[in-house]
Amino acid sequence: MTAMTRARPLVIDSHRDSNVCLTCGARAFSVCHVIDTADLDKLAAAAVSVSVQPGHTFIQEGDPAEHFFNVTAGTAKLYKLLPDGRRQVTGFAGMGYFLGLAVSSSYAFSAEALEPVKICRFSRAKLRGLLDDFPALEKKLLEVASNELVVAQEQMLLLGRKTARERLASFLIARANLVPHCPGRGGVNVAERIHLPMTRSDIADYLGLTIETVSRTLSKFRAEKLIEIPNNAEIVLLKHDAVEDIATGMV
Amino acid sequence: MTAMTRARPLVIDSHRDSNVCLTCGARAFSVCHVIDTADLDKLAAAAVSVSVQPGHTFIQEGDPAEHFFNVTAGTAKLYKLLPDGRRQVTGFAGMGYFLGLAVSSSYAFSAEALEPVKICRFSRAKLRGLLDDFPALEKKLLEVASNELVVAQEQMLLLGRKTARERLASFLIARANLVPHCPGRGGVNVAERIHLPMTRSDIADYLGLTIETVSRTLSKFRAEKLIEIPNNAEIVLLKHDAVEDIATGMV
DNA sequence: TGCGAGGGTTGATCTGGGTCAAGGTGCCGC
DNA sequence: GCGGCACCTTGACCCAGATCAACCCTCGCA
Repeated sequence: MTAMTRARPLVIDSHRDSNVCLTCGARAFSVCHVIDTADLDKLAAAAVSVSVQPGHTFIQEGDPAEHFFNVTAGTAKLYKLLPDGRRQVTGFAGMGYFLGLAVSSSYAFSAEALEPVKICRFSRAKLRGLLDDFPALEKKLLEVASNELVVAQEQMLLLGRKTARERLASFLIARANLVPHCPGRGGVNVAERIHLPMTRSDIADYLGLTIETVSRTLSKFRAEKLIEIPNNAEIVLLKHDAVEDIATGMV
Repeated sequence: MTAMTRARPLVIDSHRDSNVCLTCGARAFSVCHVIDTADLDKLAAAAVSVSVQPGHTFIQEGDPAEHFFNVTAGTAKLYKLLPDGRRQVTGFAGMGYFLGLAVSSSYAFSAEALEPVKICRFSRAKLRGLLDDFPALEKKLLEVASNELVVAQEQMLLLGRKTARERLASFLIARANLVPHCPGRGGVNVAERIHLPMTRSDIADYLGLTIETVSRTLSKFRAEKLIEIPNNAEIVLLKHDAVEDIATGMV
């Protein structure tokens, strides 16, 4: 299970101008938004912008944890492996996600880009400096970590006690709540389009199931007219509330 | 599944003297140790000492999160419930454990004392004041939260991908590493005595198994001479390394 | 225009751990 | 000392989801 690095997996974007944070579309969704507009140049000076190609692993579990990351575009999967290759996806990191909170000396998980991903990279030292300059950033990180913890506990409940049907329903609801897809979400049974940048295999490894069970369960939901599957990367939630009831174990 | 509160479940200890933190045995294991000895009176002023009887639930999932807690003695189980009563124990909080990091307005889990438990209780407002007075405390909390996150990810791997045998082995190893039991832990196959304040049912709910599977698997380990079970609350690890290999999926 | 590879689906069968059931074991109060 | 209760163990059987296997679909490329 050795690292397979390919040619030009990471591209360090060269534009180190001080406006990079000011114009960053992820700012509103990210820890950076606690930093005052006037101070954004200091933030920009500490960050290195990096592009990652789909399929490339930019964090390797066990490697020395030299950097922290902030995802500004795209989605990555975070995962842990057992020696024989069994995989557990612990989460999906989208725009605004802060990576590397594990304080220990080495990364506790690997991260692989699912789509073209852009990240802001900070060295440990630079981040330490930022935290000293901006106490609000430290508070924000604690808040983020606490919320992560709540999500992790919810996932433990899912992995330890929910049925395959409940797991898939929970996953769909969580994905639907992810981004308030523009307008039109006032009604009860409004159709919602869910984007899935990951494969069935990633979903299976996230939910503690096999790819076949994921596929079968989604087909079942479709047969029950709970969802539509226009293509592999998209699912339309036809009956949000019914699926939510399944997710919470109320059915 | 409604809350069953009994008579005098919580006892607020009256000694509000300023030495309570100075003489606290849990200080060395807890977030408090980042606070200078000279400032301990300020900490003591913010805290209320509470005793909890075994079996009493002192945090109820969903209740407004008005307090933060620090366990100073005993062990509590933390758990989440599904509407039909399925339970997932998300962790065991022993001496030094900081509880309530979930920043949201209501608790994300319940907490129930397994043994007589002593806790320091802080109101949200008081803790906020402490964090403003002692920035080191905030840093420490971030560190604690980050480590919790690593543990949670490890538990997701266990719940999603490990066999019953691997789960029990992981649990025993984690428990053995918990407190460096005094001396005598230099050798490789040194017997280790593990204390288990929780029932088989709690272990099952922690590992995503049933009580029967926990019992059977432990009996199997005993038959294989990996462990001894002198009584229900104690297990002796006869072959630490062999059990560790099972835990990591290397067997 | 065909073909190969990487997903995804579906069916048949198997099995690890769940469920159901019947004791066993300690411990506490009387 | 003994009855009752809470917890634990063990056995027999079952089933949700894993495994094994066949096939499909789409897309890039020669």
